[in-house]
Amino acid sequence: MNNVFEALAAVPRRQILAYLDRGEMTAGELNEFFEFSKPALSNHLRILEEAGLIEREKRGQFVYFRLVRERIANTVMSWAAELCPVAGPIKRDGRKIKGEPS
Amino acid sequence: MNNVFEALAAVPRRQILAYLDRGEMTAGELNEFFEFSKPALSNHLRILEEAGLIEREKRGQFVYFRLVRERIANTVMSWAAELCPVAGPIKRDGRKIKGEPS
DNA sequence: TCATTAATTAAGTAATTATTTAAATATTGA
DNA sequence: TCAATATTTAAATAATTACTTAATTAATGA
Repeated sequence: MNNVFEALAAVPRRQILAYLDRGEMTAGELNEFFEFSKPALSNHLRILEEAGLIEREKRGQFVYFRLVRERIANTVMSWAAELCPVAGPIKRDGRKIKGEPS
Repeated sequence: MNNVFEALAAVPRRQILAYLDRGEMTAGELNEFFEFSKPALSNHLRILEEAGLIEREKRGQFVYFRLVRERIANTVMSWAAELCPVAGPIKRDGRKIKGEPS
């Protein structure tokens, strides 16, 4: 719970989740979206994985990452649901949807 | 959006939100729940306020704080909803509900 | 007016987090 | 086997965040 919110606190990590929302991707593919180094990305991925938000699978030379959607539901969603009036449609805060990637 | 997730990344700040879920409270009342100093609390409150998650109202000598629930709905909930399958009841992750306070 | 209480600001420091380059590990295919 | 590619680990440092005590601002009421 705590490391989930810590993991989500960084913009690049929420961007990673948004990219993985499109489907699984290797570290190398993800890396092309970012300016920072591969080790920096590797560290972000580790933090997301330890939070249970993504999982990795090694296939040959590559490591594929993908979202663990239920984890978001079982932590963030249910946390927010406690404090939010459940009634009424959720209005979006601004135009952007799930994060930064176009 | 970004400062919302940053605000939520710290345990004491989520605890503050959980306390304020019971109703508005002064800084002094909130302070009794925590070990750290008043200035530390004051800083957490500022971060939560700047994220739009709480609001303050000065009444006389006291400053009252309260939740801004829609803010959670419009940021955290809607962010999570993008990545979560909306179908099915949300299962809770563990026993605790909205945070740490008993 | 002045002492008291509530809360914030300021200044300094400790602790944590993010990032880099260089080196290491693992897999592939020639 | 060996060179090339993918990724992670290690070590060092930069940047950020959290916390403390002391000082300040603001409101109350004797």
